[in-house]
Amino acid sequence: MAEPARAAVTLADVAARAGVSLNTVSRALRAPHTVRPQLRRRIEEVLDELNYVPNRLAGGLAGSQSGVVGVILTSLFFSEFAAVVDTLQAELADAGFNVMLGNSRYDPEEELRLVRAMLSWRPAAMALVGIDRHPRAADLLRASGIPVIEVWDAVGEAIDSAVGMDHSAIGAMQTKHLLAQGYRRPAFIGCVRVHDYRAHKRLAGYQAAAREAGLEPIWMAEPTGGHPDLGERLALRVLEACPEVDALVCNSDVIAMGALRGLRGRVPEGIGVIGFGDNEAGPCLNPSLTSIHPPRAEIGRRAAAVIAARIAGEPASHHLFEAGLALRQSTVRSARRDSA
Amino acid sequence: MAEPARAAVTLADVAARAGVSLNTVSRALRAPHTVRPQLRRRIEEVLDELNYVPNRLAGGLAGSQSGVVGVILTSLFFSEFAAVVDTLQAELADAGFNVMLGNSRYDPEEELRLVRAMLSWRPAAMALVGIDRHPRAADLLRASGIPVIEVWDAVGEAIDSAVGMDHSAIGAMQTKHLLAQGYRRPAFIGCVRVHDYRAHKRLAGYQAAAREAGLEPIWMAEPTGGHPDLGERLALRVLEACPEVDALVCNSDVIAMGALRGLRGRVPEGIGVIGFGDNEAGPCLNPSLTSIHPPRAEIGRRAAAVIAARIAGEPASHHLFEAGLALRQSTVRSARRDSA
DNA sequence: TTGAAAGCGCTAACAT
DNA sequence: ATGTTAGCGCTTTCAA
Repeated sequence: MAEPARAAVTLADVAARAGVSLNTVSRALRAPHTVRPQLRRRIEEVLDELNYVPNRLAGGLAGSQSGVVGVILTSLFFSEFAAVVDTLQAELADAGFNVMLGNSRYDPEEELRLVRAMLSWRPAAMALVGIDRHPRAADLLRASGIPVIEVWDAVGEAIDSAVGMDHSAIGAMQTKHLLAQGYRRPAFIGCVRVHDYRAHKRLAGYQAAAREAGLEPIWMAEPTGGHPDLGERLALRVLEACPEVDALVCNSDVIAMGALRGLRGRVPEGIGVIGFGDNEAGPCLNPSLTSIHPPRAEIGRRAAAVIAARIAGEPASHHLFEAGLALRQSTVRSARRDSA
Repeated sequence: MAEPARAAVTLADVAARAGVSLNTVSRALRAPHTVRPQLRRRIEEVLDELNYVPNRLAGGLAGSQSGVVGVILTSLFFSEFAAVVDTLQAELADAGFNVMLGNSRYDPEEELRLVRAMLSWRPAAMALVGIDRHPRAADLLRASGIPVIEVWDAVGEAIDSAVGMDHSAIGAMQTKHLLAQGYRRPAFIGCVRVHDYRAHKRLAGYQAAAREAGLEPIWMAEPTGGHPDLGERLALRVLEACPEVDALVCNSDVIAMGALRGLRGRVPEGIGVIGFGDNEAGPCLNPSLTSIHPPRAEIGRRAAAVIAARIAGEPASHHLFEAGLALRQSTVRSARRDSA
């Protein structure tokens, strides 16, 4: 310990000092109107004077009301769904919940560990990114009996409730946009991690859309390194390997940025590029980057609402959000780029 | 509740089923070597069969060992220090701690609320972004007796330990770099929130460096809206108001991106632009963006190490990290931009 | 090596 | 409106 760890002030201390019973103090805290105003004031004085900080371990244990919501992500920051979690956390905080955060780093085993760890805090609910997971983790979550909200991807077998998008539709949407813009041979590039099921679905969406258009899918993906450098490398490699390719479906804006850099001067006239995520840098690139815009704040807000509803006893629900197209220069052939 | 909320399995249930006493099970869990192997195996079977999930509320209450580390940020995602928190959280998780996360949104009152909320979970330690805070929050933290690690900004009066950078030195570094590159009249632009003390320090660093160079500081800042659009607007406004300005110290890369967009064709020959944060998009902009590179992973790692050390009883410590210069095209006059 | 008993600090009946 | 009494599920002595 840092300090001699002065014993924390307890309700009993406050009660003694205020000359009332322990649970009068407790009620003054949780249901102020049930305590005579004068007494309440006195108690509040002592509370303040003694710098009382409640012990929620004790409170939660006694009251079976932990007030924690566990949130498990597959990657923490710089990730596609960061802003979802931002909104989610803000809304939950406003509703009086504390968020306990975990990062599985796209590892199902780690996810299982995290689920165990979080459940041991007896959370009021759990939110997890993605809908495909370790069966053992799913079992544990189901068995816990608490509301489980799966976020970001809403297509699959939800444990309880889901709020998200159809990622395969997104891959198809990217592809179809390129074709509609007059490009003939789109290829898919990106970092597709083994357990990034959303990325797999977007790739599958690309493949389906390509086949539907009578094209043999062409894709080049690596399981690690979602940085612009990878985008640049993959873009150049795929074009070298398949010179007929004239458009790139990128699994993320970061990948697309790198592609744009590697293909400088050839986009959008020669080659079309579309990303996913609508990164804030997109409009500042040259050419600016066409992307898929996920309604992050809406998803986060809805997820928080569903969590609140489920905790309040309402039934499980499913919410599918549409992603939008952020149309910019990188997929518009006629568009003159800004003279840079 | 979602389900009839089947009562959770307790240690007593496991003990009964295994035909041993409650606390033998407890020891089998926490100190396996103190239980006869055969018995242990039997207990582990039952543990598994019953799908036992420990109750850390009870464990923490009884053992005064909560295993939680509270982390308070001033903004959650898309923020300069996101990767710091990423590393911090990963390292703490490896050390067996659960991270409870809060976001003060640059509001000291909210921060105070969060500090209270987190302390009520009796965390083993607290980490907070920044070193300047609500005096009442500082008092509470000090009074809690637990290790308190302040992260990202290491200049100021730390409550306990600090791991971060000198943000005023960063502002000066940005300014001096521009002057060294031959620009004569740098101005500062950016989003500077009322309670973003790091931003204020960087601005002060700019001002000091300008004065030191015999220049009257010129700056234009707004308290909200850290997006490229603001950067573009401020860049154009400051150049209109002060035509002698030939370089921009930007408070963030996102602001700088917008400036680059607004000033297309004039950077770097006419105007130099430097950002802060070394955003991954920087190298993909045209011209690519010179920035200040904060050693995020190192800071996060060190912060985690200090937390562990403090919990283990080692004394408080202070760690100042140097930021690096990520030199790119936007501040190199002679550099030919890529023909775009 | 195992078991029994006493709390941890609080909430939730129930009495008063 | 306030006080009393039992626990919540676990860890931690202490005894056996």
